Amino acid sequence: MEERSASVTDAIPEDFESLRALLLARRDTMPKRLKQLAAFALDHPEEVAFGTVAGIAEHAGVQPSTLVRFAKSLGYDGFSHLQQIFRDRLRERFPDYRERLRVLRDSEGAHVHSASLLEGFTDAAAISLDRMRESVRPEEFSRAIETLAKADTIYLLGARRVFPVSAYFAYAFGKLGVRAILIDHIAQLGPEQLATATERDAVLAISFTPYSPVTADLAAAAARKNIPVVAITDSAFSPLVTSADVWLEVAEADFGAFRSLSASFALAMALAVGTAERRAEA
Amino acid sequence: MEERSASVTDAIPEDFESLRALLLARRDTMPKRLKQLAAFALDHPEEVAFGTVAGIAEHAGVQPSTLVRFAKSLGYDGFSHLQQIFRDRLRERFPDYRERLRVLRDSEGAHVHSASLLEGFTDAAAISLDRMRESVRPEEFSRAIETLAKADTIYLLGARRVFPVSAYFAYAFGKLGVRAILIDHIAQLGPEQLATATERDAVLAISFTPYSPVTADLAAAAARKNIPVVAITDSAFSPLVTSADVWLEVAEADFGAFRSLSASFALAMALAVGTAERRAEA
DNA sequence: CAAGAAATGGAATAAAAATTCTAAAGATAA
DNA sequence: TTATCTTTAGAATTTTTATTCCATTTCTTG
Repeated sequence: MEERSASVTDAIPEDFESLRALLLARRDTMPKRLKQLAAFALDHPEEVAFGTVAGIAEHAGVQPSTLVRFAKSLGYDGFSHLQQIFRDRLRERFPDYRERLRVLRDSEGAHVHSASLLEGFTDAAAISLDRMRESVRPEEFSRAIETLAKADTIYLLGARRVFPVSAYFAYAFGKLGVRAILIDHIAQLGPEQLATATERDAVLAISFTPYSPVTADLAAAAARKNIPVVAITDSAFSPLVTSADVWLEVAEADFGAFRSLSASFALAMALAVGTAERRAEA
Repeated sequence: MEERSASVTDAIPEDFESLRALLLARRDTMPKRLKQLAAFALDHPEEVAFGTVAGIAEHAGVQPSTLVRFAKSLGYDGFSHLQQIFRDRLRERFPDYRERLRVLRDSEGAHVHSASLLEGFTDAAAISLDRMRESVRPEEFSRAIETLAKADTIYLLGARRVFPVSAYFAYAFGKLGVRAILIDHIAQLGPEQLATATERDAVLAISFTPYSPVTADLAAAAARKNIPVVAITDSAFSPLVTSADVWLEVAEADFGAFRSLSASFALAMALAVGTAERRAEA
C-alpha cells in the first residue's frame, strides 16, 4: 500500500512542467511499462487529458491498471488525479490563477483571512482583464467608437452593479468634451431622462447578469426609436444584444458572490478616449 | 424518441463555431432552461469540455437531465457527444493562441490604433493590480475592516473620478446588509448628508490626485467630530492622511491622461466583503 | 379559462470508467 | 539454480457518470 518511488519529501508535481521534469529525471530508473507510459504521456498530452483509462491504455500498449500504477508511483491518488494536471494545462492560459482562486474559495469554510480576500479579488480582476483581451474584437471595438463618435449626445445607461461604469463614462466624456447624459434614474425618472434622445444621438447601455430589467427596457425603447445602441454586456444571450447595433463582450470573473469590474473600466476608458479622438479627426 | 428541434435537413454542428452560431440563432426560440444552458456553455466552454454532467449542471443551475435534453435538442446523441465538440475546440485552440494575438495586432489601420488603446488601458489596469499586491499591508487592511465593522452606519465619500468607487461601495454594502450612506453631493448637499454622522459611525473617504477639495474638507470635518475615518488614497502626502485613522495606499497606473481604477475596485470589494464577514462574526 | 402540449425536476437505472486484487511472469542476487 | 522481491496482465469490483423515465409544473392555444 505504500508508495514506492515517491519519497515523502518529494512534492507531487501540481503543474505540467514539474511533472515533465520529474518524468525526465526518473527516466532511467523506471520499470519498462511505466517508462513506456511516461514517454507516451509526454508525447501525447492531449490524449492523456481527454482520454479514458481504457482508451489511453490501448493506445499506449499497456493494461489499464498500469495507468493507475503509473500515477501512484508518482505520488498521485490515482489516474484521475494525474489526469487533472494534463487538463489544467489545456484549460486556460493562466491555469495557476484558476487554481489559486479555487484554493482560496475552498478555504472559505473556515474564516477567510482578510489578506486572502484581497488577493482573491485582485486575482479575479486580473483574470477578467486577460479574458477581455480575447473577447473584444478590434473590429467591433472600432465600430462601437464609430457609432459613438457620430452621435450628437451620448446617453449613458447602466443600473445597480454597473452604475459605477456609466458614472465613470459621464466623468470621462465630460473631461474629453463629449456631450453625454448620465441616466441615473433619480426619482425613477429614467424614461423621461432618455425621452429627449433622437436618431442623431446614441445610447451606451451596460448590463451584466442578472440583467437589470430597466436597462434592457430602455435600450429596447431606444432601438425602437432608431437611436443607435452600443451595448457592453457579458454574453450573446444578454437581452441587450437584440437591441444593440454594436455590442462588446466582457465576461468578468468573480470571487465569492462578487464580480470584478476591472475589465469593464479598462474598456470604458478606451472607448471614451477612442471616441473623443475619432471626433477630433472629423 | 424523435428529436424535436433539429429538423432532418439541419446538419448537427461538428465544430465549435457552427455550434455557437446555431445557439445564437436559436436564442429566441429556446425554452428557459435550455437558453440558460446555452448561455452558460458559451460563457464557460472549458467547464463544459472538462466537467461532468452533475458538476456542470450545478454550476449552471439546472438539473443533470437538462444537459442531456439540451444536447438532444441540438441533434446530438447525448451530452457526451456534445461535449466532444467542446473538447475538440480546446485541442485545436491551444497551439495557435500566439498566432491569434499576432493577427490581432496586424489587423488593418484604424483597428490597430483602437486595439492598442484598449491594450494600453488593460495593461495599465494589470499594472495597478500588481502594485497593489505590494502596497496594501495586511495589517492596515485588517484595521480598516475592524474600524468599518464597528461602525453603526458607514458614510461613503468620493467625488469626481472616484465617485464610481463609492457608488460601488453603496451597492456592495447594501447587498451585504451593511448600513451605508452614499454622499452624492446632490444639489450640493454633501455637508448636510454627512451632518447626521456620529462617533459611532465611520467615514470611508476616497480621493486621488488631484484631490477633490470637498472630499478632503468633509473628511477633516468628520475627524474633528471624532468620527473614525478610513481613507483610500494614493500617497502619504494626500490631504486625507491627516484626517484618517487608517489609510490604505493604492497607486493606480495611467495610460495617457486617464488612470486605472481596477485596483481601487478590487480593494473595494475585498473591504466590503471583509467588513460584512467581520460583523457576522461578532 | 380550460385542454393539450411542452418543458422541467428529481429519482431510478444503465453505462462507463477507474480502481483493486491476485496469480503469474520477470528480474535480482546469493 | 533457487529464493525472493518486483513488476505485470487480466479479471473482478467499486465508483463515478450519463441517461432514462415519469410525475408535476409551466406555457400555448383555441
